[in-house]
Amino acid sequence: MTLPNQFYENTDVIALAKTLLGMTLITKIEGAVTGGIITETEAYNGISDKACHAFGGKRTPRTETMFQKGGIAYVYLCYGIHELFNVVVGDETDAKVVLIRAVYPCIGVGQILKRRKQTKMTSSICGGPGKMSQGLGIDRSFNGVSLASNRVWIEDRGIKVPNTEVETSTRIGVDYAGEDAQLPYRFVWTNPVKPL
DNA sequence: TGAAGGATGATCT
DNA sequence: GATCATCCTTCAA
Repeated sequence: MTLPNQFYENTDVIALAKTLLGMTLITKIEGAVTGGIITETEAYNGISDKACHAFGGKRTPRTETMFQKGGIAYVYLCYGIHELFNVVVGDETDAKVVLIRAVYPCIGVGQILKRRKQTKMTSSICGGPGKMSQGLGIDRSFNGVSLASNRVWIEDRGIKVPNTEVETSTRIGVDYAGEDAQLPYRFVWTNPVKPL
């Protein structure tokens, strides 16, 4: 089932990031449906988190998307090249988001491979934020799009992720965030990768 | 109006 | 493992 809006209104972004592991992220672009099981997430804990773009309550044209009610997508460009896909959660004051870092392709795999210009399934086909977005066809036009729309949404397909298979670690590439860079806000599903 | 830097990935050694 | 590609956002004049 598609996750209800209510799901994203939870203000515990840490628990939410962990819960999203095993869920299925799906996009539909020009009729082509692609999706994958979420295997890696990071929590960005809003205005009190130095690693978050909205740290300190900073509102800019870019971060404005985060200052909305949970249940929409926040997509932005990193290093001028890569589109990173986030899920806005909580309410319109806290700017909390969950970064989806990796998925395991399971819907429209052929289309995903085509977008990634690959011919065979590998463990790294969507094994990073930029690659994941490219594989699912996500770009900045998805910024601010509701996850209750028919362009992008997340489904709970009943996949269970045991706690013993979840690895917690520090976030990637946020050294500039000082102490907050040490926070255990990254969640990885360590389930062995099975080639399709 | 300009300059610096970044939540990465591909490629080469 | 090291390097570079590449461009938007942000902040300072």
